[in-house]
Amino acid sequence: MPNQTFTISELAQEFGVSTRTIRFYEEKGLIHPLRDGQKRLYTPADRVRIKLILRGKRIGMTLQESVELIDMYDPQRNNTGQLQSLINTVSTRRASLLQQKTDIDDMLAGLDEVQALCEQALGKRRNKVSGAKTK
Amino acid sequence: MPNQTFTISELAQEFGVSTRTIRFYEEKGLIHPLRDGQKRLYTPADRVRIKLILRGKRIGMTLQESVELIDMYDPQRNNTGQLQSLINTVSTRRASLLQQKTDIDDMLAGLDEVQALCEQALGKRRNKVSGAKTK
DNA sequence: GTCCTAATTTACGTTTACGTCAACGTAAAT
DNA sequence: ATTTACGTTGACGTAAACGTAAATTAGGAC
Repeated sequence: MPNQTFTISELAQEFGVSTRTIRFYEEKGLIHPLRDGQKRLYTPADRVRIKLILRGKRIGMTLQESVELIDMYDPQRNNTGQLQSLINTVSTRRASLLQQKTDIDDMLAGLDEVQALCEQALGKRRNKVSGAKTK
Repeated sequence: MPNQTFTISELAQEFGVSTRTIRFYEEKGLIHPLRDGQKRLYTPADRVRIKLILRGKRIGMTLQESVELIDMYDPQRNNTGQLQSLINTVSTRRASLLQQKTDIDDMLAGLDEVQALCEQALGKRRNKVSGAKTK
């Protein structure tokens, strides 16, 4: 396995974000790509970090929160006596995530209702016009 | 039903937001409280809207997105030929929510790992007997 | 009446997360 | 040699979602 690297536009393409976004993450100290001259080179580890950051974004976490969460996996962080603090953080985050799941389930239920109403209304219209496939 | 109403600070208190936040929602046209002179009076319906907006916020929706979703329930919206558009919106939103659930489950699994590491580390400290392995 | 509290409007400030030029370097293709 | 494509660093702009301070007003308690 050759030390694979990625260019900025490869990653931008893959994740559907702008190169500006990726450079911005570097500005904020979220990633630290290598350099080939002045060009940035991203390692698979960088790539994963970006992936995790974007995953956090999708559920409404700030960049800082995402990084905080990602850094929990860093073995170096897990050495000192911050373990209890880390456990508390994990516990809080877990509760928040569970709340989010509940919120999402509630919303999905709501969408079901809306969809039912829509299909009902469409059904009425189709009966007036022509037959169509019924789901 | 005694046309119950709420004051701005009652709702702010209940939802743990500032009164500024609630007025801001009005500025943006998200709610339309009644007035008693110059004081705002919120109906139970207003209260529910705020609740739904905050629920949306918790999972990373913008205020506009929340309102858009909430307004899907409005029967008046469901009359014209925008039904197909609405169905598409619902479908998109549903996919996004399912993605979010996946993201959350992934994160929860990650938290499990971190917690396991923590407990392992704490365990080792409590009984410093068995041959500890340092990497 | 006066003081106090809660509420209001107006308006500028702040943070987050980028977008959008501008001006330039580098390297390959034609 | 020039075009084309990709990359770089500033620097300024922007939208969202409020915070915060100032000045004002209305309603009760005493």
